[in-house]
Amino acid sequence: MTAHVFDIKGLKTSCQNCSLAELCLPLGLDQVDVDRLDEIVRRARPMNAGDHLFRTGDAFRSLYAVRAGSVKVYSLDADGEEQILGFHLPGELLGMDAISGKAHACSAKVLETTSVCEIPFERLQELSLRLPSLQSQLFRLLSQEIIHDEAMLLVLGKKPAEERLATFLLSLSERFHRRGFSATEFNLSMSRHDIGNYLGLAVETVSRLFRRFQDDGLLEVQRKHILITDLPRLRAMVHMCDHAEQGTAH
Amino acid sequence: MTAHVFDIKGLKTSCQNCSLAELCLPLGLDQVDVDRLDEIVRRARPMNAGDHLFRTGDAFRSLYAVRAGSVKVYSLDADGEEQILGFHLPGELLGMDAISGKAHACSAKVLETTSVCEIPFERLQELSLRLPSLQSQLFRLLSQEIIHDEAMLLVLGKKPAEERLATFLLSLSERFHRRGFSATEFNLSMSRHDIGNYLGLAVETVSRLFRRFQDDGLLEVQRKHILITDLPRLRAMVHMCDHAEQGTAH
DNA sequence: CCCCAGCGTTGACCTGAATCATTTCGGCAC
DNA sequence: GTGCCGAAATGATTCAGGTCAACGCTGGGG
Repeated sequence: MTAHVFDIKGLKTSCQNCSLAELCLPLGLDQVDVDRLDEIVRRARPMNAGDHLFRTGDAFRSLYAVRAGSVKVYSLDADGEEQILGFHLPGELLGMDAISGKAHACSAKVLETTSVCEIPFERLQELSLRLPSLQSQLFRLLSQEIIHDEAMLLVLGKKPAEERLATFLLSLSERFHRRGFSATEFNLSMSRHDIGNYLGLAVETVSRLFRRFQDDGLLEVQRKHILITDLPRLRAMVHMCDHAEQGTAH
Repeated sequence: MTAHVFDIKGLKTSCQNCSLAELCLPLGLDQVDVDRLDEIVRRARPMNAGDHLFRTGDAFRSLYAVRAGSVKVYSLDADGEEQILGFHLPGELLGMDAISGKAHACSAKVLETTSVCEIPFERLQELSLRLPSLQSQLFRLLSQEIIHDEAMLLVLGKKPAEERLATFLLSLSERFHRRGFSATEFNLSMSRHDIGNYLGLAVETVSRLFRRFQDDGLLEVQRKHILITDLPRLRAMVHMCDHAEQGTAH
């Protein structure tokens, strides 16, 4: 009986049985390889809203994968101004920007009750020397992070406020959808302030845009709860050729 | 005699003897490993201003390293609007954002007479399975690209025009310096239009800022020629804790 | 149950940078 | 030299979005 329970627990906490495997590191690995990966992954107890996964200056040791919940990653400039670099949903990897240094250059703060897997980078690197498909997947994930950031550069560099918020909402929509949730109804785990910060807009502007979108019949907004009522039109607002927001993204 | 000439040519075109090795892929590799890398690197004849290294949609096969000259990387959004993602100087790698896909999502255009090394990615990946230090260096370079883009997100998201241009000039200054050129005197290989596009500003604003900087005694500008006359003050304008613009950057 | 703090909303106003319209410059062909 | 063309500079005007200042929820603690 007890043994049985242990088995179930064992199953629950392996990459093998993780519903996020297709979005996360294990993508493209075969059974055996996933088992090897499994051996080095550490699964931590859930964290509470406001907890930090790591902070600027902390020694870099591991990458992290979100299992449930959400995480915001931000850096602080000289004046202590915060710039949010991304929001991470389940199945997304974070910490990759620290690989080239000894310490984290950003901080990662949990937005709600969240559990993450910790993947010691040294060991991951060793392992990926022996598992070509793992190495390959790592390269892909790093590259996707670059793609995401580049898409964001376009948004911040050229797009007006309206399109920024639309892009943001669509990104969330797609990502929720890919995780098996509704593409049209979800809760924002971040504050208006965070959204504004991320999109390079003032909080007030974000507020006004939510109202406008609602008035235009695109959304129904109730605080953190979002219902997209006209997805096609929201897409049309962004109409960019949709060079897909794929995996690791924010 | 002829043989001798061939020898010299051979030496000139190896990573081994490339003055950029310390900025480029070979960093951290020992002699033997560099030789292996050397075998897969293809050195192309110089290209002319305006030529494309690759375009959006081209099949992804290789990464490229700039040997001499400069390259601008840009993407086009739905409306055909160009967004410049970076400028690459000698020793910098480009094309890394295409790793996760089959095709390039951006285009790379040469700004002046430029020569590049082409590194077939398939072979690089195979090789890096056998050479831990190469794998490691690749991870580092990808990570640095992410760091660069994140730094740019801060600039575009929060900084006023003045600070954007200052940041840009300082980045160039540092990068030229690291390559053994003057940190205070250099030529811009890109147009005002490109600078504005990259920094999310109108051309006119860039023009006015150059004038203002000159009037303030920070610079002497003469078309493409820049002489920084007060580097400390330029740095002060940016004063961010300088979480260094390291390697691959733009 | 009520109070308070923090988030969110709303409105009035201001400003930095975009846009528009010329003009000037510098390189190049003839 | 002269004329031409694209890049750059400059000035006038406009406007998107920021800032400032109240105000209104709402949810947690006493």
